[in-house]
Amino acid sequence: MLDPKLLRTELPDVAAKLEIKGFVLDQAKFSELENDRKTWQIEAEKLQNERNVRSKAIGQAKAKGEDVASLLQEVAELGDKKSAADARLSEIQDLIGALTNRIPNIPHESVPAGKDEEDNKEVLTWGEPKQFDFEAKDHVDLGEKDSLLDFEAGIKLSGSRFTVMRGGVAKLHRALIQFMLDVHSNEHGYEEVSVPFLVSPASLYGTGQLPKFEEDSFKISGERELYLIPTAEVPVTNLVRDTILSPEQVPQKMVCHTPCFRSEAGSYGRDTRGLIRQHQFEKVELVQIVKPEDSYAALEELTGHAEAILQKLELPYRKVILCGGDLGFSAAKTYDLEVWLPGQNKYREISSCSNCEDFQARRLQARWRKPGQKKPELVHTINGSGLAVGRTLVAILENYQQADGRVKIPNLLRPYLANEEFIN
RNA sequence: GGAGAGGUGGCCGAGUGGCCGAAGGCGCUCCCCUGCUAAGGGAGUAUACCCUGACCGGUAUCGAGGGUUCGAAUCCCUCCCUCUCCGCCA
Repeated sequence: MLDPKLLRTELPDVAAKLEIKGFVLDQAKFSELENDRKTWQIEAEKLQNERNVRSKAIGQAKAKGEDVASLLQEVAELGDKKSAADARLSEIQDLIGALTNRIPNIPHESVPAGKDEEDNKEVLTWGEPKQFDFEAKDHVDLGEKDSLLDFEAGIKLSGSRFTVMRGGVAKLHRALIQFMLDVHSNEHGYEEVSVPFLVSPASLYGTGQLPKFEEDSFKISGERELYLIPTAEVPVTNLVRDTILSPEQVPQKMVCHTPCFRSEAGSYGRDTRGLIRQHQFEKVELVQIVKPEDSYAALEELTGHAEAILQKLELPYRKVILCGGDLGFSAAKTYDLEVWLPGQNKYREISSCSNCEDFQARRLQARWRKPGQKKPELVHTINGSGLAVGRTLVAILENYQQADGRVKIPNLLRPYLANEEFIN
């Protein structure tokens, strides 16, 4: 959520900045609602005050044993006017709420203009896309051997976009999770946390998935209203919901492995082959809760931590800064890391690292006590994948494939896999 | 599944119709005292919105939403959540 004060006082400026994101803010409608809100709020509060004054007088008169009949009559006359004003006011407030809840975050000034993926700006590339002296297969073909990637079984059990992994690939998948968690917690200073995979609507609202993106998530049936998490960002960032942190509790750096569930509504036909786009995938997520003045440094740091995994696994990648049009709802600035996939002969997203500034914090009511300042201040929240495990697995299969169809295990992963040299 | 208890400010915890935005304690901030890794005294200390140049002032908020009433933290209804005991189960 944006600062309501900012919306009221600098509406044209806010609207201009949101345009970079491809969001059209109906300024006329907003101002009109705001004006209405103001008049009706003043009216409603005035009437309420009149009633309060009289009610108090009744109490005092009764205490003294005086007659209260005339006062009672005065109050009765206020009734209709007041309930009409109240009704109008809450109607307007609902309309304003419905509008502001769906306004995305304002892009940071360093975010390039642009419409979609095509306009994202490359920041750097690392490593060289591998050249093979044979025809490179994609992970689907590589995984077919011994049904290490069993797409048929996934479909049988659950339908499209679900996959079963077996044997060496299942082990590699597990090894990757542990490797990532170890690097981030041991070398990068993150606290490892384990969280629920089902969350309340309040949690999804806090990080911005609700109310605008209801159709993207899986809601479970049952007496309780719960959703499967689309990313660990939701439960982990919500850890600071409704809390005021003391200065020594900031920054917080947390790493968390969870499965992620996405309905992928609206992406029918995209990436239908292979592991790239699944309804269920696993991810190791990095989250930082920081002081506002530190958040852009934290974004660079966190992105570097995600890059470190790719570098340790010796996977070629590039780093892009998302243009306004490609930026997510809650993000002010996002770096995507894209790993090289020989099977597709292109770079594919494997991590997305965002600074949400105080946008999520305002919805979460997550604040900290800034020394020397009376009011608690909203924190800034940073999150990023470190990394998407399924896609990392794809990258390893495709980048480490041999002419004979076998797949080498990256050096640093071998200790996790009984020091084997190849996946089998 | 059965039976109970409860949700109040940064935290703990009083408060069964008006004098309650809310006692008291803890914590925190400032001041005084004390010459020491301690204690004592005093003052202050919720959030949002409206009004004002500012001060003052106003409105709302005691889990959420409705209701009763001139007036609700307090009474009634519905919902949400937490806890305890029993049963069942990993």
